[in-house]
Amino acid sequence: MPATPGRALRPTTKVMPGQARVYNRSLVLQSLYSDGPQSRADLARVTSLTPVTIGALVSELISEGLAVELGPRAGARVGKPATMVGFDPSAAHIVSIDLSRDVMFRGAVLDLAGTVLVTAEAPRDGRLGEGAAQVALDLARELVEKAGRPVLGIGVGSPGVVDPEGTVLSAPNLGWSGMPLARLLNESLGRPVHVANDANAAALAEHSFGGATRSGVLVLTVGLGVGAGILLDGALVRGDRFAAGEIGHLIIEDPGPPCACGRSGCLESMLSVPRLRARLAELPEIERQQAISKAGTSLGIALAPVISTLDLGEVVLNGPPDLLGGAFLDAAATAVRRRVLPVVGHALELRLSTLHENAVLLGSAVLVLSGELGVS
Amino acid sequence: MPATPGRALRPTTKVMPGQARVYNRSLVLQSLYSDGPQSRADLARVTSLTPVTIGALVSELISEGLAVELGPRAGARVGKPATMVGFDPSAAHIVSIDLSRDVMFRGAVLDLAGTVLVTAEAPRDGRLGEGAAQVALDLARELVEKAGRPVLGIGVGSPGVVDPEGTVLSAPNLGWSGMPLARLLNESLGRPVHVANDANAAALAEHSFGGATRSGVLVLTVGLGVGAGILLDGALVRGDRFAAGEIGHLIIEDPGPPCACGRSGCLESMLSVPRLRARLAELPEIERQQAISKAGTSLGIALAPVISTLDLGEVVLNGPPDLLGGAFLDAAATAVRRRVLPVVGHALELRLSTLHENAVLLGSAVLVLSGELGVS
DNA sequence: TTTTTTTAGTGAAGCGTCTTTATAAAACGG
DNA sequence: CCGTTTTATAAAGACGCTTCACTAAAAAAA
Repeated sequence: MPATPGRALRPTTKVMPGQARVYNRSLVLQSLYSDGPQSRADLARVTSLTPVTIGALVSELISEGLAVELGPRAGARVGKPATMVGFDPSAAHIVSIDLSRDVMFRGAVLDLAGTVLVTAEAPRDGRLGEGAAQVALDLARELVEKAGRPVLGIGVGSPGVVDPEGTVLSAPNLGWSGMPLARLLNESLGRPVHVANDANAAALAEHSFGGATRSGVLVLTVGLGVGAGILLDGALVRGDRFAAGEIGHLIIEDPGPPCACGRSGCLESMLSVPRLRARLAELPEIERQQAISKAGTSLGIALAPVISTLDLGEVVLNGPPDLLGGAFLDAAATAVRRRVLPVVGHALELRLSTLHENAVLLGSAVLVLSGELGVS
Repeated sequence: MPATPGRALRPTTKVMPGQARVYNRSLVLQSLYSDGPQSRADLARVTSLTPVTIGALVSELISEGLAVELGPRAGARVGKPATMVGFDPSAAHIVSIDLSRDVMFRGAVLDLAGTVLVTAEAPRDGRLGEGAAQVALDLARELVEKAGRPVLGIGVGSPGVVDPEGTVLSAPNLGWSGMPLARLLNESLGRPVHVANDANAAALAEHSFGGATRSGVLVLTVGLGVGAGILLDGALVRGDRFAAGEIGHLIIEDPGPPCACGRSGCLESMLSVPRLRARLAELPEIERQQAISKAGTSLGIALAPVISTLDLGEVVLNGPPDLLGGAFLDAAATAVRRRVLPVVGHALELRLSTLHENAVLLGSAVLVLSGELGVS
């Protein structure tokens, strides 16, 4: 017998025995959420639960306000007309906070369908540590007060390494090291709080709102820093030290340009928006396209092993389209396709995000939706 | 955050009250399997089920022969003496088949603890397609007959891309394309059959028998080809086209040595055992160490993005120790640590496998153990 | 028009599995 | 020798799903 004391019992199967009801409930809710209004009979077919069970679950959801009856189905069919049931996106609101920008924290109130209803900003004014946390807290409080419905929860996308309990283990930009952000917000605001890394949140947003449908998706966020989020079968990869996706300081050129991290040739030192813009500004017009292509190729070379190893189906870039679109994207795609197995390269979709700067806000909302309702 | 089900509903994981029982049963079995003999009260504590439930589950397991009572606990304590219950590795046998070697298919009979009891080989004699499948089938049949206990199932590690139903979608070496291997063996032998890619099987073996305990593990198998298996939280990454880990033909040098795949600079063209040995043979003694180091560095450069992106905790190399140990391993480790985030590089364990050529056989057995009993 | 078929939805009874509560057994400690 | 602690099982109850039986309403067929 493999004597491996202390190895945890399989945590992968999230479905616990007593949780069967909860699971089935979220199965129904998920179907209403992503497939739109359906009759109870439709739900029974798609979930392969019995009509009786569906009836009970739906009336529970209706009594909570999460679902509503929408009247008879349009278009005539044989048999008793079905009563359509739909998800009600206005049942509650979500407060979302994006801490990934340097000078301004951004926040929003969203409905359950991810529609942004209210936005707000709060200048950080260079504050670090507790001070920065206070800015985030005040912004969250302001938005909770502005929400016109019960607040389902508060989602936060933070730079740095975030553990599953919502403690920011390390975020140098904000002067945070072991900052218990989720606990802080929860104790002050009395609402469920979910915190994740900003790039990971952006990846969730692509899955739920950006049309990323493959089972293996990598989302690369390029801004002040460079970060990634990986979704396998819709679930975020967390990593051994919760640092999955922290590839900004992966070295891809040796030797390369120096980086703030103390080393050189980091992905961030070559691709981050300020660094890339600065480099381009130094060049004459005609050499810029080439420099952009070169950067794209570097990225492609770095991503190829990841795409190949995980057999990813989709790679999404989120950042300024004027930098990442066109030549950059083409060069990256070419570099990847030259390097990976043809069958993988052919099927791979490599594209820009359509969510732009809302990705982190939307992703933070997904944290709440999936944490509180089991929906995404 | 919560590992949420993907956008699509997954009717496969439908949870009925009856499934809860199965889950709890495997929870108990898993604990007995990996943590060793315990009393019913111990099991109740570790699984957080009630003593009553444990009592019922344990007597079910005992009646099936999977568990046995081992008498009172050694060493006196307060209270009624506990009766120890243990997993019985000899309750059944497993037939394992390794198709990864070129000239010989290897097979074995193992007990449930992974102890190899009988081995057998079957020469393929260059047969391809149906012929090769027939060799595998005959080998499996021979081993099923040699098993001294009921055969729990048949596990197969095959080169190429294998889908979850056990169909080998593509294995050029064996002339297979869409070969329904699991169905074939199941129909002929009447036992449950589980098929997986050979490198993926080797990764499972490292997890269950090789002491790989981190939540993120990559196992690189270097032999005639080069392949990988990635385990996240104990579960294999499958990939969008079931091709996860197929990194043999990832291009890491451009230009590089030509490869059988038609391109050049593939990982396999540089690292596969025959190619590496051939290259070394051409060199004078003094240059060999350097060539080995160079190969290790190339591997490290290719793996660094993967390790960084997934925040892996452990990388295991399986292959000839005379090639992969020493300079190769050191060079790979150095190359990786130079490139990834220091916090990731420090914690990373990069080592050789201790399972050697049994990895695929053991991993195929794990397929059966986890598929049939839910233990690993 | 009337009857049959098809689809939608709900109530009642039953079954499996977990939990709670109660009880018995066996060891230690004062 | 009697309370305390720990182990284990038995009996009763709760929960949630399924099956079976039924009503409801509309199209299709006779």
